[in-house]
Amino acid sequence: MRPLPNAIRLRIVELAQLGIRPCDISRQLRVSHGCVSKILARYNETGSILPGAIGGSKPRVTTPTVVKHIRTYKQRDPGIFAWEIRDRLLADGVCDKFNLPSVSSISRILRNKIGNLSQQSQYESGKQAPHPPPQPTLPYNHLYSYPTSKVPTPPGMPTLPGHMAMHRIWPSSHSVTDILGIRSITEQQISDSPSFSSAKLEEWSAINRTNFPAASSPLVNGMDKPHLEPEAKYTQTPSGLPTVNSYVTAPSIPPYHPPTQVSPYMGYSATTSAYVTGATWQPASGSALSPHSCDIAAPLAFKSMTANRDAIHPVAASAL
DNA sequence: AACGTGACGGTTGAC
DNA sequence: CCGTCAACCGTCACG
Repeated sequence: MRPLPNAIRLRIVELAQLGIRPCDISRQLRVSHGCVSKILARYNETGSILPGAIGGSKPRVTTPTVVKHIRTYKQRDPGIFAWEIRDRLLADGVCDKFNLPSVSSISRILRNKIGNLSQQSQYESGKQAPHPPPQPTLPYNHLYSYPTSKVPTPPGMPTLPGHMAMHRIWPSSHSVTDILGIRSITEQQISDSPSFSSAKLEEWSAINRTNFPAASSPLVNGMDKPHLEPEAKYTQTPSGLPTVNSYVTAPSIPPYHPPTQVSPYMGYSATTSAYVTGATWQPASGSALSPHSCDIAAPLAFKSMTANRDAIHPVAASAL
């Protein structure tokens, strides 16, 4: 089971916001009502229409940096308890509460990786400063910090109001694949209102391919580069951070973008919000997107708002 | 009939 | 390269 294409997810939310009953959405889009329910519930809770990250294992919190710090602590105070190390990791900013190893993990590190520390100092020789600057480890578990109710606000990410919740999302790679593989969406039979789904998604796709090698070519909808999809999956830097900065350059940083945020979330958050907010839907080339493009974006970006509900939406017309 | 929810089997990707 | 594991997915069935 692969996640539904984002276009369909978007339409589910969109139709729901237009007052269409979930059962009707289910029938129209040929998606089980359970799925509609789940997507809507998730959207209401998180503001995100995007699927979660599938696959992979939880990134380890006991990174080499953490191990190094633990070793340092142990060397400086051989009698230190694991829980004290844990506190120090937190206090020194080596870890935050989201990637702080458990006491048992620290104990295991002490036992397995560090062992008898009193004789083991070669690791700290030479250039290794006795007091390495507290270099916060990167939020390794960012992939798992997307906004389900299970996971609190990610590190460095303030709790966001509802309409900002999108910024907490780090979607799955396959989501990116879905997004970038918009081709598959446009090939699907969901485009009974092509003025919305295909056009906007193609636009979105094009925008988000901006920095791809062939992006400067008149790439309209990505149809000419279907083979781009494998590479379109986000890649990860050695630090585990996705290299999504290419997305950030989309001419669509939301106006409410937290200005000081520098986190892996932001890279995608721009994209994410672009996906659901009006900003990105603005035709980059000035060409005609469907005139209602912002009607959708607004209620999606500000899900609590019910404005513009009186504006008859072409999708609604096609949906009914 | 509509809808929320948990079980289930499938898919995915890091390790 | 392959298996394991743990995450999510959508569907289904039940209440």
